[in-house]
Amino acid sequence: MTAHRILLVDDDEDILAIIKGNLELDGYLVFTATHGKEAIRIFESEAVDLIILDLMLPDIDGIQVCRVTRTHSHVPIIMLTAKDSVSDKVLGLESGADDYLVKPFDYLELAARIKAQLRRSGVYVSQGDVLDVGTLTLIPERREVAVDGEPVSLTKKEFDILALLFKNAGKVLDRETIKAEIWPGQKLYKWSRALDVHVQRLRAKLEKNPETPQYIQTIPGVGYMLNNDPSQIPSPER
Amino acid sequence: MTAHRILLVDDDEDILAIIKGNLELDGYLVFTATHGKEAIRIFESEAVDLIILDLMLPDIDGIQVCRVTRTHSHVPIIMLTAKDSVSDKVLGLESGADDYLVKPFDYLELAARIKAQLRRSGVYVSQGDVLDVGTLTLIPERREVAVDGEPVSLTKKEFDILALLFKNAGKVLDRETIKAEIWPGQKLYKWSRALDVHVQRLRAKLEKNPETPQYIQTIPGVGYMLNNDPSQIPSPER
DNA sequence: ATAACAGCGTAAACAGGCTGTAAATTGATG
DNA sequence: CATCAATTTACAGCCTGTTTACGCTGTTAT
Repeated sequence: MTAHRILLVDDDEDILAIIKGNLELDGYLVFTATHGKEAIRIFESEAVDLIILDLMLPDIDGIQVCRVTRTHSHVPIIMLTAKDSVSDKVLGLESGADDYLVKPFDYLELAARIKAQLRRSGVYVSQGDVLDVGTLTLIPERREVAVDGEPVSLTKKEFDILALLFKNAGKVLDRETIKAEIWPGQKLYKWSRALDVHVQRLRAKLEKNPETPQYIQTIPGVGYMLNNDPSQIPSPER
Repeated sequence: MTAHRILLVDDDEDILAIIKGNLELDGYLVFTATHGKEAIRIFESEAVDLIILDLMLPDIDGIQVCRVTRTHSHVPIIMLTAKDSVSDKVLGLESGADDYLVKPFDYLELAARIKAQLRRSGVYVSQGDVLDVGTLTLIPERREVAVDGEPVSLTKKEFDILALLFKNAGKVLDRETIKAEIWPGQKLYKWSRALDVHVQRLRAKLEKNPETPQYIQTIPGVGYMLNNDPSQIPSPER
């Protein structure tokens, strides 16, 4: 039962502080941003469960932020609009928002919509699951990983990559797929070796003998696979 | 191991045929439509897993089709747009498409996006599909091959060729088709013997008597075929 | 404010083996 | 026997993944 992660975006620092305080009282983990770019940065670096987004932002339009996030993820988004303008509502919903709220609004109403969206997005049901592969354990909601019961501290990128491999354990994931999932805004160019480096750092932390990987197997010319086969065939290919 | 069902909508019959052929080679079950109404009819009568939708259609706009389907289900939709127009992109994503592709596009790119969408939509969890031909076993998602239960290590090209033959077991594939699938970028000379060499290496690894192939049969003047007929075993012909 | 540090992507060097080509050989066909 | 297609062998290039080091950025500590 760990806290849900909420990204709160509004240009008004006072409102930001008030809502953030209330959300934290309700047990949420809150990230805040006052600018659109800042919001996108946080969205890309933190695994948030829900976004509360003001329509009016200093730099980038809230709708633009909405579109960017929607391109690669289905995180529920609640739009905040300054006035009761129909065009704003329509615009907000069309751009991919799941719900909208007209300012000024009651916090209780926001709290209700948050719960509704979280329940609808299925974050609730994904609670309590622990993934195991051999002596590896991964707890998605806590973003924790343990090998042989010993917790290992991973960076965000490392965890994201490992989690992706975990979710597809036993299946080969090709490089392009992995890169598309881990770097949504195609911040990487095609021939980047960033993925390889991260995998190498992962192996250094997880594998007993990093030179003969037991878990993360490389499939030459294709990609990587997390081996969940008990028979432990060391070289399925090559 | 039931094939995924794809609805392909484009007004250009030639493009339709080409993409359909490629999709079927990849093991998909393809429905095609050239008009919007036709697409909606098929969508309502067939349980499709994914829709590939051209933006420009003779009767109804692709976006309209998109909206209609979206009101009934959450089938992933990949939009095809004629030119790299920003407004088209935005329009496509706003109307509820999950991804878009700008024509002309490489088939490999489309294939990658299809897999990504299917995986994201959760349909791709057909964990248990294992292909068998005689004593040969092929697990696509693990890229593993076993003969008589003994795992055999194949290189990427070898596996790709064998997988293609597997997916079309019992059917003759002519050289040009195989080469088009395995070497998409026209990287090979038309008179290259690379395919023959790879087939030879495959036989060396798979067949008990490589000189009398039991599995990979050559059809002189045409191409190759993976024999799935148990009755036709190495019989001294003539 | 400056320094130290962690996280991350890039660049370059390196090794190994995959892979296509060329050429010789066999086989099929008429 | 002539001819064309397919098989087989050998080999060099280069592609691919690994590894190390470095620079950049943002954050925390001094």
